[in-house]
Amino acid sequence: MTQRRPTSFDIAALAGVSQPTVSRALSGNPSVSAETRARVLAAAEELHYKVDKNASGLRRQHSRTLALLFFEERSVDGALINPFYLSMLGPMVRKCALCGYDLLISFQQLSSDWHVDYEDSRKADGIILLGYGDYIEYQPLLERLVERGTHFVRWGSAGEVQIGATVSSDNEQGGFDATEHLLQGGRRTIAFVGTAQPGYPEFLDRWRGYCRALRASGMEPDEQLRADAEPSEESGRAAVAELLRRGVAFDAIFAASDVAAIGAMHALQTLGRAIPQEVAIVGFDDIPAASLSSPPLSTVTQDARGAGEALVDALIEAIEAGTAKSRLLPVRLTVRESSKTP
Amino acid sequence: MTQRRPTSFDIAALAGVSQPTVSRALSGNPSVSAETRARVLAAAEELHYKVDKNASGLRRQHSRTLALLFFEERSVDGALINPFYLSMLGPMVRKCALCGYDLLISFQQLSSDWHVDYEDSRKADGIILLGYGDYIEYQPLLERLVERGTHFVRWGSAGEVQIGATVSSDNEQGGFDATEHLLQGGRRTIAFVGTAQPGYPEFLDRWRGYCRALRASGMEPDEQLRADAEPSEESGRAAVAELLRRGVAFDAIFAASDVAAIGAMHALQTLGRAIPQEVAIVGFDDIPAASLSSPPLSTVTQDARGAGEALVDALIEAIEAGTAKSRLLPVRLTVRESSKTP
DNA sequence: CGCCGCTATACATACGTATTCACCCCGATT
DNA sequence: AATCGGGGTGAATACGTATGTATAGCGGCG
Repeated sequence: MTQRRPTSFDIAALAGVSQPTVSRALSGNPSVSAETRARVLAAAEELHYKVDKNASGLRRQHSRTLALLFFEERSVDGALINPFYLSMLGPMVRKCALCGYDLLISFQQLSSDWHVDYEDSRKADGIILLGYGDYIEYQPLLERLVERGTHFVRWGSAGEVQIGATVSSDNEQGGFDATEHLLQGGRRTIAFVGTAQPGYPEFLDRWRGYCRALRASGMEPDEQLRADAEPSEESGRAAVAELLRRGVAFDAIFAASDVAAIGAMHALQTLGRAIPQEVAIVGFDDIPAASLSSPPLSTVTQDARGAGEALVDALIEAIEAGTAKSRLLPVRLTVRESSKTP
Repeated sequence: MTQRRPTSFDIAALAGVSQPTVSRALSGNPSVSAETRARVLAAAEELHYKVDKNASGLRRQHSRTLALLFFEERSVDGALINPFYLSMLGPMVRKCALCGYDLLISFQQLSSDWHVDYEDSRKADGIILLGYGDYIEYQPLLERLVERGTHFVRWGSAGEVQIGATVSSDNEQGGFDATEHLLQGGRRTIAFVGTAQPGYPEFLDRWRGYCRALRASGMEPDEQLRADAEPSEESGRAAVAELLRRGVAFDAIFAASDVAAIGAMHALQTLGRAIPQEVAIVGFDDIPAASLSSPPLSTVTQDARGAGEALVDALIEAIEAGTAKSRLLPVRLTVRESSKTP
């Protein structure tokens, strides 16, 4: 067990070449002859040799590692990372591996300038920023990142802060599609559950799509039909209660988040309103619970795989090309029972 | 932007000391006087200096990084990482940060001996293995890990394979608690939904706890009341169908996983069986959807935070002390509507 | 026949840190 | 008074790799 780990010199000795040749052979340098390369590869295989990433990184001045940073100030105990981020995790890791990068993971919470540590200390070549919504309060942080030349990409609505490359779902189109689907099902008074306030920029885009769909059908959005709700079950319930309190009639709900939609659904069911017969519901996100609810929830599905891969792509582009463009990902309407036409 | 990153020599020059002194001051070496240390710290702060982890790791021969490895051969597209693992993620990251380690994340899928790369290439000092269930097929892999002196810890039932330190929930006790709760609610014919076959060792422990609770009440488990089900909604539905086909009467179900429990619930509701009046249900895992189902699902809650921290603790212990003991974590019964006494 | 150009390899070195050893200064001991 | 000891610091070095530069072999051309 005390046996020393093999180095490129050991491989060189075994293959009968010099250390630099080993390095070149393993990194695919074309100036190494095929025969020599084969000998080196065989020797490396035999000794279970793996390039020491510390030494390699030191020499090359980069780590071929990406850092993933969650901003989640809302969830103190941390159990509640946005499930959509979690579903991007797998695709991100795979994409990284495919591109020859590793993925380091972290939270913005412990120390206030934790985020810069990764690139400053060369642990990572760039950072993926994942935060639910409001980047406005983080703007100074982003500026510091730019100032230091740190490569980064972020997820979310590009609308608010124009700094760095952004990857996001086409929330506006999703809102449009969901609303149009309800309209095509014959619904005429469609409530919007979800705040249009800053802090949730995605929600604002979804609201805009909702408005556009209404207008495309010759209707005007009615402020009375909009009930504020954060992405939580209770908030969805409360929004329904608020709508009822106002006394406005509605035959459909478009909720800007699935959890609020499920809360709204529960509130309606408690009151004996049939779903989808009396009220049709469409959510947004397609969380796992959406297909498990009864009735199963229609929703706007975000492309988690595409999102994860796009983030990694964009960051690698930023690192290797120096700059990256933002990306807008298409969403897909998933129709289930909760919005079926009566 | 082209400015070179500061090195310990720059700090040394600014603080009027030598480079070794900078290194000592920053690593808390007591042989540096308090006054010198303060000067060095101030200089480091001023230049935004951060220790280069590549160089540091190269010199010290370790990386202070832990690798997290998911084994998920079942989910080909990867969107479906066990949600419980995902909920451990936050706590693990935080615990790592607290202990001065970083966390690297990966999947076992791409290349068959990917796993060993991390320690072989010094990217990580140890590995956390996360796989749903069956380690038997991975036994050769674990042996290779031991053989090479790689430090690792794994999550799951320690029962099957006795190799390396294991962290797991007390599944047997959870099964006991859930069953006892149903018995105390006056239920007498309690079905078990979830396979007791190898491949899901956790399920086997939950089954054992179920049996122990029955026997403690003077009853004997009835094989007719056990329906195989994997952790999936369809599988839960199918299990109920199977029970009905057999014609056995039951007034409660203990499901070894929440998703199967929700599937069973849906199947019963479709048939018009009232929950919990006619059939009480308890699941296992406490996934987010459990509290969102209607009625909300009673379940056995696993301690995600404790689990994540225990895994990190155990691995660091293995790395720094050379060996680590296994840990068994308590579970907690969470009673919701689905198992209320009529 | 000598020189040129090309290919394949070896030699030398730098990356930034942590550590071993030597050193110096100063107060205390013999 | 000379030496000893220890706290604090500096000089030198090694970690393992990647790369710029030099060198050996070798065929072709004038």
